Amino acid sequence: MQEITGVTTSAYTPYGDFKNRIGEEVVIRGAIHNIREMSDIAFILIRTDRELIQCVYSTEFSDYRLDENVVEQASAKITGKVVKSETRDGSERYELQIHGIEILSKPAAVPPVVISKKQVVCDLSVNLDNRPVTLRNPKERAIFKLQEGIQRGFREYLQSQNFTEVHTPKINFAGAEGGTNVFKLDYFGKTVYLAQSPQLYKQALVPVFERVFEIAPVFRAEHHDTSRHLNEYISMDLEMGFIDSFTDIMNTEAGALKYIMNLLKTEYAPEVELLKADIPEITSIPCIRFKDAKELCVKKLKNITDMKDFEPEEEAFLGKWAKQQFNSDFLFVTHYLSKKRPFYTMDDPDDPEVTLSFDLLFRGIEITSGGQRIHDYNMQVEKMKRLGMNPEEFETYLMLHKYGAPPHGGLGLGLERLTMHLLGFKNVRNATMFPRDINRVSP
RNA sequence: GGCCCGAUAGCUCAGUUGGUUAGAGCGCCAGCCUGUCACGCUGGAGGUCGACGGUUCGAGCCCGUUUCGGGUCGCCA
Repeated sequence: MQEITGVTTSAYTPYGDFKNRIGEEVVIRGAIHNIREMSDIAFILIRTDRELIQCVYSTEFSDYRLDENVVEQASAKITGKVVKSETRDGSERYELQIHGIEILSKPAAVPPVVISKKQVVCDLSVNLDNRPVTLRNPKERAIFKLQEGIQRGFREYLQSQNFTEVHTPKINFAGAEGGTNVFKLDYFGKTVYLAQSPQLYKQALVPVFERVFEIAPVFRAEHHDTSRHLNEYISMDLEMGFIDSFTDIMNTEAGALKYIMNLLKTEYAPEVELLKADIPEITSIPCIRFKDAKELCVKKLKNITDMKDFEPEEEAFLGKWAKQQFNSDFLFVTHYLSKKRPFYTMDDPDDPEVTLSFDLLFRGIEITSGGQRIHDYNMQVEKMKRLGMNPEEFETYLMLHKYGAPPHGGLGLGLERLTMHLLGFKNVRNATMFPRDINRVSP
């Protein structure tokens, strides 16, 4: 009788390991990525989970004969000897002298777009239409490996700071913030909404776990058809209790970003190299009050009309300013006007016109909004009334305040947008595996 | 949703003033090439020029409608 031991055999040999294994017979599994046939040898590039491994076929040392089964995108198991490559430029590389090839599976058709070159060359819409195939391209896949690194860094850092990872419901009776841009759906005859933010729930969990975070999709039914908007995106959210000041939240974010960038530079070095990603160096992040930032913009830029918020042009200017003044890719802008922030935002006791809130600009583009929340029941009810909201509709939400909540605050970070700006893409969809937008729900 | 631009081979694109059989590169197929690394060389297959209608002796090209795609603008992560 067969027994399951919980141990899987790994056939994968990391490339970096090859220099220590010269002369050894190894087995690798992967897809045939590319075949370059010469007169009596052939180079077969095997695509493993994270890299390309050059394998050399020759009638001199290969038992298998190349036939109609050895084609690109076939799955193969290759045995061979690790040898040093003969490279023209003298660079140190290693390859496999193929002894045996076992074809595990063969494709039924040729890929609709060429994925075996350095880059996938096609329109974004064609790329997205063929996502299951185009993602196989090493450069394309590196984007999402790097994105995994961002999530992983966020998670690992917060875990180290005693945050508890939670998952809040995505099907709700009411929109968390009562907004209009929520998706409605039929739920056994009742109308329910897809979560546009975990706000309500992550705050409710502060008196439970003190510090919580969530990495999960959120849904926005906005009719915007732009290169920056998605109707479903991954939000990295955190909420922390017993804060002395909203700067505690900013410090947590700076710590997380430092950790993330360091993780990318070390454990995601192959992807960073492949994508030529410019990973920012973070020592400390400068802060500026909204009012002061606005004054700077008015002084340096023309035609500033909106005094309550920033135009994209102003954000870009502030990004450059932070780089020049502080050599920082990041800039915190604090104390946004009360009327431009959500109802749960804590007003500054020293100046009720502004809030204990912040945005984080990365290279001149906003990537985070956060701040301290109201924890006092009466204060929250009063602010709701002042904003024309009916507190009775928020009964569940207000249970947090009614039965006692510590001073707390948090933030939200869009994963795809951060990936996009880190890699310098012009369209979020480049940094989204399977984007959902106003025109696309497939694949 | 408003405005601007586009749609030609599987992919990326040329196509002159409206005129015979619509081209290139990549991919694919066949052959050649002692080490390629976006290999190279020779040849071949592959097209309802987005769709519908109109003008014309004649439309890939001009006009109208429509579908799809790209850019841009409120709001935002």
